[in-house]
Amino acid sequence: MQSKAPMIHADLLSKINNDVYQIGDFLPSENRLAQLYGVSRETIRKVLNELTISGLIQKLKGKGSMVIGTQRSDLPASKLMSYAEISQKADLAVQTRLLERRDAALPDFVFDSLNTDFRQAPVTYLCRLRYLDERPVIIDRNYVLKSVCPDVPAGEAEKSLFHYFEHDCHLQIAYAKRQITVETATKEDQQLLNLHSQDVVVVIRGVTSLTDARVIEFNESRHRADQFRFVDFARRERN
Amino acid sequence: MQSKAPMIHADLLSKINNDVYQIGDFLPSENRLAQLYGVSRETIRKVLNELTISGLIQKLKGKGSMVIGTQRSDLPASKLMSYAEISQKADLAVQTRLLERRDAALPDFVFDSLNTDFRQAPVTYLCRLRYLDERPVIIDRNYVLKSVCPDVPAGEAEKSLFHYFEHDCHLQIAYAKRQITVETATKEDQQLLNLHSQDVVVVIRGVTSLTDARVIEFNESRHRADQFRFVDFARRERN
DNA sequence: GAGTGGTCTAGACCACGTA
DNA sequence: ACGTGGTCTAGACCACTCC
Repeated sequence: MQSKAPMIHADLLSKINNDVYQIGDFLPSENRLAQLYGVSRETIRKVLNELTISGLIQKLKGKGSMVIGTQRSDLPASKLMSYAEISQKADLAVQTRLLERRDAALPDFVFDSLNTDFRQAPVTYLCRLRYLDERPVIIDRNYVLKSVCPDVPAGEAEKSLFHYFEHDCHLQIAYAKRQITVETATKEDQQLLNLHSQDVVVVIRGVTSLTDARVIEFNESRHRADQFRFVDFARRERN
Repeated sequence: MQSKAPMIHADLLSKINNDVYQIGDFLPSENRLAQLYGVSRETIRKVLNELTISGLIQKLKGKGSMVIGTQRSDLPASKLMSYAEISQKADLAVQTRLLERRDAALPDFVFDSLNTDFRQAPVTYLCRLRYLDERPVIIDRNYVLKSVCPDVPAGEAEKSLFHYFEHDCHLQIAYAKRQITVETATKEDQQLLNLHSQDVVVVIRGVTSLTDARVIEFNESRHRADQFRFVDFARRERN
C-alpha cells in the first residue's frame, strides 16, 4: 500500500518526463492539484517541495510552479545510485567483471577521513572492472563491513551490490558521503584501463550508510578521465 | 523579521556545529523540540527535514534524530556558493585578478546544452584568475546576460559576482546546473595556471538561474587538477 | 504501554503577482 | 480583488522501538 505523497510524486514525475507538462509550462496550482488528487494542500506541497529539490520545477511566488527540467534530459549523476542502476536507466551496453574477492581488514589509509572507529575492521574486499562498449572505464573497489553484511557471494558482486544489500540482506541504504579528486594513474590503473604513464584518473572515495546510520561499506572508484562526467543540480541556500 | 523555521534551523545548526549536539548524539524528540521552541510539531519536522537533506542528521524510526555530520568537518563543496563565499568560510588566503571584461555575444559552443534560445545573446564576458596562497588555481569565465543584468562594474567583478547580483541588482540566485569533466589543458590554461603541456584541468560548466527561473549567466571554471576536490552528500531515493 | 518519528488533514493568515 | 505560493497550527492515526 503506497501512501499518497509518493504516488502523487510518481504521477507528476511521469507527466513531466513524458511532456504532459513541458519545460516552461506551469503545473496546476496547489489548490487545484489538491482537488485533483483528493488530498490536502500540505500533501501537495510536500510533493512539490521534493520536485523543487530535484531540480524539476521552480516555484514562483504569486504565479505558480514552472517545469524547469526533466529526469531524462540530464540523468541524475549526483544521485546515490549504483553503477548497475545508472547503466540500466541510461541504456548503455555495459559489463562488469569481478577481478578479486577476498576477506581483508580495512586498509588504514581509510580515505583520510577520521573514521578511526573502523581500523582493522574485517571486511569483504571486492574489486570489479566496469566496461562500456567493450572498453574498461572504471575500477570499483568495495570494502563491505562483515559486522553488517557477513558475506557477499561472487555471483551477486557481478550484478549489483546495492540490490544484494537491499533485497537479499534486507539492509536499507540511506546515504553516502563522497569525495572526488584527480590523481595520477597507478601502474594498476594503467594496466586495467589501458592508460599511459602520464595519464590521470578521477577518483571517487566514499562511505555508504544505512537508514539506521550504520556504515555498511567504504568504496573507491577510479574512472578513466576521458570518460568521466558528473552532472549536478544545486540550489542556493537562502540566508 | 525572521520566520520561525529558519530561526530554529539556524539555532540547531549552530548547536550541531559547536558540539552542543555531537555526532552520534540524539537531538531532543520532535515533541520536545516543539515545546522548547514554542512551535507546532510540523514546524519542527520541516526544519529536521532540511537538516536531513543536508546530511547533518539521520532520523531513526521509533528512536529519534541522530547527528551524523557537521558543516565544518566537510565544507559544502556541492552547495551553490560563489568562490568568494567558499573562501571566506574556509579561511583561505585567496585573491582574484580580473583578466578581461568586455561586451560579447554568447559563444555558440554554448556548453553542448540545447540552450538554443540564447544564441548570440549579448553578454558581459568576464575572465578572472583565482589565487590560493599566491598560486593561480582557477580560471573563471562568466557570460552574464545583458537582458537580465545590463552591466557588471570591474570593481564588483574582482569581489563576488553573486554578491553584486543579489545586493546591488536585487536579483535572487535560485539554482544552477553544472557539469564536471576533465580535459587536456589548453595553451592558455598552461600559461595562466603554470601547467605543462601534458597536464589536464577539471572543467565545470554551468548555467545559473534566478528565483523567477530566468537564466542570468553561463560559466566555465577551469581548475588545476591537483588542487581540485569536490565533496558530495547524497541520499538514496526510496522506490 | 509509552515514546518516537511518518503521514495527512482542514484551516488560518500572510506576501506576492496579475489584472 | 483575486489567485498564487509561504508559513504555521492543532490534532489525528499509524508503525516502529524499547522496556
